[in-house]
Amino acid sequence: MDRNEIPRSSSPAAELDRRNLDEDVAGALRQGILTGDLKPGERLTELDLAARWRVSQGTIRAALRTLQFEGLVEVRPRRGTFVTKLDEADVIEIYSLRDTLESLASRHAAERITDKDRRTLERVLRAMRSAVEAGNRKRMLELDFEFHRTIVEISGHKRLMEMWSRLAVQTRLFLTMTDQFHHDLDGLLSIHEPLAEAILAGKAEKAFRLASHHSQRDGTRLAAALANAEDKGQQA
Amino acid sequence: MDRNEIPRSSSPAAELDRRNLDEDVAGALRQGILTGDLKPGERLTELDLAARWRVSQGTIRAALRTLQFEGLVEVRPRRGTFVTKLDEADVIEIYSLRDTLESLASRHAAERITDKDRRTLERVLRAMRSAVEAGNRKRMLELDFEFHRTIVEISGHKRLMEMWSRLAVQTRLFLTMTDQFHHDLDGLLSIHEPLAEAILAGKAEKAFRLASHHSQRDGTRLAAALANAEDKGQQA
DNA sequence: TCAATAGAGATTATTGATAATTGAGCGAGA
DNA sequence: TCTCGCTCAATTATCAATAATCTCTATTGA
Repeated sequence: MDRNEIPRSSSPAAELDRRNLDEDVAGALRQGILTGDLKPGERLTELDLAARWRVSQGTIRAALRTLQFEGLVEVRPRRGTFVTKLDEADVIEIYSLRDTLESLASRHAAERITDKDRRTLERVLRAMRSAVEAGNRKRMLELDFEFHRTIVEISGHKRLMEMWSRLAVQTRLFLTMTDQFHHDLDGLLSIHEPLAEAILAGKAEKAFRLASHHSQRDGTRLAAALANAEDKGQQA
Repeated sequence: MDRNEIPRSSSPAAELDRRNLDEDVAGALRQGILTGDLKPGERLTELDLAARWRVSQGTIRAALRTLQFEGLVEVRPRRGTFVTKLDEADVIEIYSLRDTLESLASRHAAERITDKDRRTLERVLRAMRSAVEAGNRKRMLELDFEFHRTIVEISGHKRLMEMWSRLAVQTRLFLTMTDQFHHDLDGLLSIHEPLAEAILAGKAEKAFRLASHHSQRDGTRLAAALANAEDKGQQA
């Protein structure tokens, strides 16, 4: 009843080491939030969490701080820490930023792509095709993230990578909130393929252009879905 | 000899309150880094800082964590915390991102600017003109930041604001490192004025276009300056 | 002379305890 | 009955102490 709420691996604090304890706790908490164990708006009491993971308050605090910067929790001084609750405006913010960052990443990626990178990108693309063929929506969702993460990685832009990652985590958060998946699998592929092609061919400006407004469509759709979910929540 | 190194206000921990202690310490440290009191590469020892500000190690730790996420210090687990040292590649990263974010901000700002915003932006622009007239480079530097911050604020995009702020702080960091100012004051004005005009007129796409590659030029110039400074550093 | 290594000193990581702050609940007075 | 202010329990903020780990130096052996 105590240990039972612990996500992830076996022992609480004993062998989670070989790197910082607070990072492990942050990882576990992140997992908890993204799987929906910890619900948006839920209060996270430091001493409770400390007891649950058999770790001190200070360690929990450091972990929460990490999640704060990732945008997964909100820390209100002397009030407490709460799991972030995203609304429609947040979703629009996130998608507009992702669009912008992914455009920049696509251009840079096209400019500096290597043969090794080409193989990686092509592998992801092949996986997407087979996911579409299999009609596997959940897998396609993962691959969508992986596709873009790959592009950002190829761009070799550290700060861009960092910012994009934060947005990706937040995207996952509201996908969890709304339980949304992609609808039109074929359409999704027909959007990703030309972009990949441009990057593979090193056509920077074309890649940039294709990546702009790439996710915007999803963003507005998902914002609507979220608004819908909020309405339902109010009714319930 | 102890208190003497304390930047900012009067008493160390006594009346710095009415909000979180670690934020105050973070502010003081940030100031120290941006004024060059704490030099890039310098090691920041937690207990030293704790003694200097008469606060505990934990408070210092929280402050350092904040600065870490701002990119002003690098935390290496179990090694220590060091003031960030930017190289040429970092400068290029920062400027390319600022360009991208500022373009997005400009478009959003043009779309949702209000009369109150217009007055604010015009006020900044007037201040820039008089700074140019007076040939005041330092003031012009500040106003350059303020100009862009204003645009980002007008855009009303919280996440964009957050990311932009981080980059602005990092920009200040290497301006401190290299002691660079703007050279061509008139040229600077002739770049900012059309952008302001487009935003004021609500011409979103034009604003977007003008903001793209706005700072790129500065970026490459400053990267070169930094490379130069590095060479000199090696020679010395 | 050089490489490996043991040990000392310094520094971070983690903890448990204490202080300060908040918000809720209760009761008195209008 | 409603509002204001007070007290108390819960929770965060801060501190001081201990444990774990790293770095540097000096010694040893080849």
